Amino acid sequence: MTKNKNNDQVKDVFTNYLTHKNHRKTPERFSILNEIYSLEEHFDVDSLYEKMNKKNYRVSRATIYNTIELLLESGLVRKHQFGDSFSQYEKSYFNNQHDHVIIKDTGEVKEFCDPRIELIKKDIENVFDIKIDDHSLYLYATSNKKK
Amino acid sequence: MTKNKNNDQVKDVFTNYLTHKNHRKTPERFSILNEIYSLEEHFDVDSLYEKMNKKNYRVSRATIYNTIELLLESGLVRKHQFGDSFSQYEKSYFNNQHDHVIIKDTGEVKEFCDPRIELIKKDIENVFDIKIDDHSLYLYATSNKKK
DNA sequence: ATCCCTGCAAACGCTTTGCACATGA
DNA sequence: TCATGTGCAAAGCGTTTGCAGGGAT
Repeated sequence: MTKNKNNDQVKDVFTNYLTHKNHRKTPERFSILNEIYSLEEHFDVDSLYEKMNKKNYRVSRATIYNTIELLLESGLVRKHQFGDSFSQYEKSYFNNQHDHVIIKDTGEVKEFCDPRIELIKKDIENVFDIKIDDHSLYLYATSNKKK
Repeated sequence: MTKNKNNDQVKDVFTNYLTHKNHRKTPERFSILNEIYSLEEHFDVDSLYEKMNKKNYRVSRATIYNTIELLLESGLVRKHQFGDSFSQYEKSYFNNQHDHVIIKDTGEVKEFCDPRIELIKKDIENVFDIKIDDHSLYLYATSNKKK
């Protein structure tokens, strides 16, 4: 129930965005949005493509790239570059801003949230007289376990 | 004077690294090191390639990629992904660890250093029982001037 | 009926790789 | 000598683009 209500709300956000931008409300766009919001982990375009084509929806990579662009612009998806050659994404609505630790030996990605980041951003805004819209912070680590 | 002494020291670091790793001390490797340490700004492989081939040294892109790999491993160069599709690099010896602000409307990159980052890293190490080897932090901003 | 969107495949751009030749050790 | 390094061009690979057909409005 909460889940469905959340999904409705996300869909509304996207619908509003498309309306305001005079973009068409195509079934592909909504099925991509749906699929992304059914995922709990980070994903890349290719795995999303595989996943969608194995099940109900048939979409092209081009349309996925295109739609993700719109989702980024509407704030429904965040983009990450964890250090591989490809981009990864994650849903961002109902999902607090957070940063990532990449455990290099296992490939695992952990999330954390530290208020000091926002303090740093505020200070840097003042130092350089700029407006900081966004940031990306990745910590690269090795686990102590394997020692 | 100080400059030459510094360059010698950098050269020594690289020489020692190559010796320990049983890699050959080729003229190409040292001319690439030299060129990189003569630059004050961030650079990408292609601009380095252009710059070197316009002057004294003739090296291939393959050799530049190969050598930068060694320089990364020996800690003489740092790699950055500012959000473009290509990688940028900078010399790192005699150059404090710092982070970057990317001013999106001008493409300018500013550097800063904030001690709170290290505090965050220490805390996260304890939280997850990991060893953090490295981090990357980019702040994306727009300048207040143009308003 | 428009004209934007989609799917397909080709093009792109940075990076890596394969191979023949050159060279440091 | 001979394994490693270099240069060149081709291949890789994620992403973008061009174009013809299809569907939202």
